[in-house]
Amino acid sequence: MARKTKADTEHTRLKIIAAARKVFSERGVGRTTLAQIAAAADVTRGAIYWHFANKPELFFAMREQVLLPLIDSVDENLPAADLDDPLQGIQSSMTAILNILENDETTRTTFEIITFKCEYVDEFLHAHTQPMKIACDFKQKLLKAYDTAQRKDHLPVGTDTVLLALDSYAFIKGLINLWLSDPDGTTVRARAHAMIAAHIALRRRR
Amino acid sequence: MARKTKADTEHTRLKIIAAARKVFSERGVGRTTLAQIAAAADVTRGAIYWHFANKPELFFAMREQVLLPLIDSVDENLPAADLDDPLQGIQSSMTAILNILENDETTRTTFEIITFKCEYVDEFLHAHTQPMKIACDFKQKLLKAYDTAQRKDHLPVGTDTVLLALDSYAFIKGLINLWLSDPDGTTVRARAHAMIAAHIALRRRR
DNA sequence: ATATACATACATTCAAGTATGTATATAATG
DNA sequence: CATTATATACATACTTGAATGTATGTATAT
Repeated sequence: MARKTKADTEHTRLKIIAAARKVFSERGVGRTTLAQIAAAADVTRGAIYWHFANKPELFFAMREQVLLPLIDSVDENLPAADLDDPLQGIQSSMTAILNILENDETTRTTFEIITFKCEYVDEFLHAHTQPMKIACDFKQKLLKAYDTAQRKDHLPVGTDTVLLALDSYAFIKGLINLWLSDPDGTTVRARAHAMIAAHIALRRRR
Repeated sequence: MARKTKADTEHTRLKIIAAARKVFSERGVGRTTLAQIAAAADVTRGAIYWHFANKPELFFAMREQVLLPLIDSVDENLPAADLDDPLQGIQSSMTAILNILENDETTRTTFEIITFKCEYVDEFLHAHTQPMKIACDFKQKLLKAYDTAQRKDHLPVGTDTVLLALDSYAFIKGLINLWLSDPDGTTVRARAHAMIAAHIALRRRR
């Protein structure tokens, strides 16, 4: 083989990432060998080593592909928090995440890998702290929205907004976990949007 | 070496499990080799193969050691749901889990391994479905408690107890996750009990 | 005397990393 | 503009290390 055009090169890079996602999902990150990925991508290990230093780097690249767009979409929906109804903004940002998980198989598979098929030790520890940062940012945005809601008297009197934000933070974390591992889809996936609505309704002042 | 007394035998079995827990925690389950566990337990691989068929079996044994007692302690606390204050029973069962995580290092380490340091594929898929069953049972118990609370008019009017139970289910799932991965312990661990109290207070009728 | 509870030794498999080969797109040059 | 040079984008081949499983050895409790 030989030198390709830039488009060709990028195409094989994407092919490798897609193949990695597939094999990671089937065998887990740790058990996946680069030879298996190469076979699935219809290239040789040489191609993988050309594009990525090793398996962790390939794993990180796979994550970036879905994490960055996801953060954007959350940020797009939360601003409603500054409008009339901050609680609606929180609800929108939560459902936005779910919608992506439902509609985009790439994101869904990647989340399954991140959540259930990767061990967070050594080189992968870093892969754990970064989403922690992202999630922490999200928590801060939740807090800001809840504070706004409190100023607008949308919350019950005497509510601690910090605890409220942490509650919602734990809720989506757990919801995503349950949604991903819902065996038949009838328990959680079918009710996920209703759960979010109920979660928000609980904190709306009556 | 040679044949030991029954107490000796059980002692080495526990030593192996303890060593496995330590190395699993440091290196992750997948990367851990039986030779490393043997070294940590100050035995040879022969001893491990005598007591356990392979690594997955050893992993399962390690889990059983903490999961079974945990289920019991949750069940001990929930019955308060049948008493005057079902919501208090739910709160107690949640704090019971947290207390164990806080006080028992063995359980805590095991949970860290289960949650962050194991890939759920192939032989380990079974290890994933079983806790799902347990958690599902817990969810059902939550629902029963919430139904009781509703009959006693402890909940806001028009509350859907199924969604309420699912919300609490997602909440503890997420809370345990956050609690385990709380980097410095100031964000979640310090507020965990307050979070539970606030979570319950939200659904108490005013 | 025998089964137990290991330790030791061995064979097999397999994955990672690296070094090298090579065809071609692209840049350089006249 | 045609030719040459070079870096690119891989494929192929080789080396090394290591982990698993198993077979066998052996001391001792019963």
